[in-house]
Amino acid sequence: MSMEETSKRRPFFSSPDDLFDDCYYDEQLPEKKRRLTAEQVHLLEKSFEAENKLEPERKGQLAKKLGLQPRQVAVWFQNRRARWKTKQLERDYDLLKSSYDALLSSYDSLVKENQKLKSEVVSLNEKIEAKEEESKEAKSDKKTETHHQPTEVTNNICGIQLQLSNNKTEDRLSSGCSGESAVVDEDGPQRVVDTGDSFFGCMDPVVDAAQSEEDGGSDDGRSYFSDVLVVAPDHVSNQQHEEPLGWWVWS
DNA sequence: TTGTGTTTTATTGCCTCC
DNA sequence: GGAGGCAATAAAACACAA
Repeated sequence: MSMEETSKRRPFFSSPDDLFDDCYYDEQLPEKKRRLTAEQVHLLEKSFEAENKLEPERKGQLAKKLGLQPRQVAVWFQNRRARWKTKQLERDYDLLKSSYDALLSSYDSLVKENQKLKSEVVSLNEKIEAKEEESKEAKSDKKTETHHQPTEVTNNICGIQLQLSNNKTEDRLSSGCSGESAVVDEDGPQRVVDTGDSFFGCMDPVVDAAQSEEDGGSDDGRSYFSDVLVVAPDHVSNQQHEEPLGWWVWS
């Protein structure tokens, strides 16, 4: 090892023995900061590893052993604790960061899953709307047909209504309230007109309501649609709010 | 060689504990 | 009130690229 290398490694203390030489400090301008030797640092590190706090007794022993002022040993421990704390903070940060990254990754996959489910809901709602449209058209056709040639069912319903109001149930029910009936001939067409556009306009409101309840599970899809809307996104829920106008009123 | 960033040693001021 | 710890900071020593 050359002198240059030695001076590079230990610029201030040439050997441990020099540490105890008072002349050394005089020659080396003691007012200047001096770096500790590798041996000194090694011993201090070992001591720090064993216990990072320094009791007065140990401080004195170490100082004597290393040829340093007790104050220097105390300062070294103080600075060493500060460095350890910084490193510990870095370790904690890394740990926290990796934990955060894992959580973020998990969150991202949840967001993607959520988006996928949302698009599925949109797709299903579109299908429902299409079905609803079909159903509407089918009813429209049925209505047109009823206008021109009232079905037997229509006549029966209207007939029952009239029978109830006139207390003449027996003969009417058995005869079936056919298109030949004088009652139907007189009132049937009028009722259809009087009720405006409603196909069930001549029905009792109570029956109507009950019918609506039962129709909940019918194949026109209304009940299903309502059920879906309960959990549907906002833009679909708005449809629910507006839907009845388009559904129940013949346009 | 020099400028610049980093590391190490040391000081200061404040706080807590006994 | 003195001792010791800590945070902030200064300053010297060191490393290194240009």
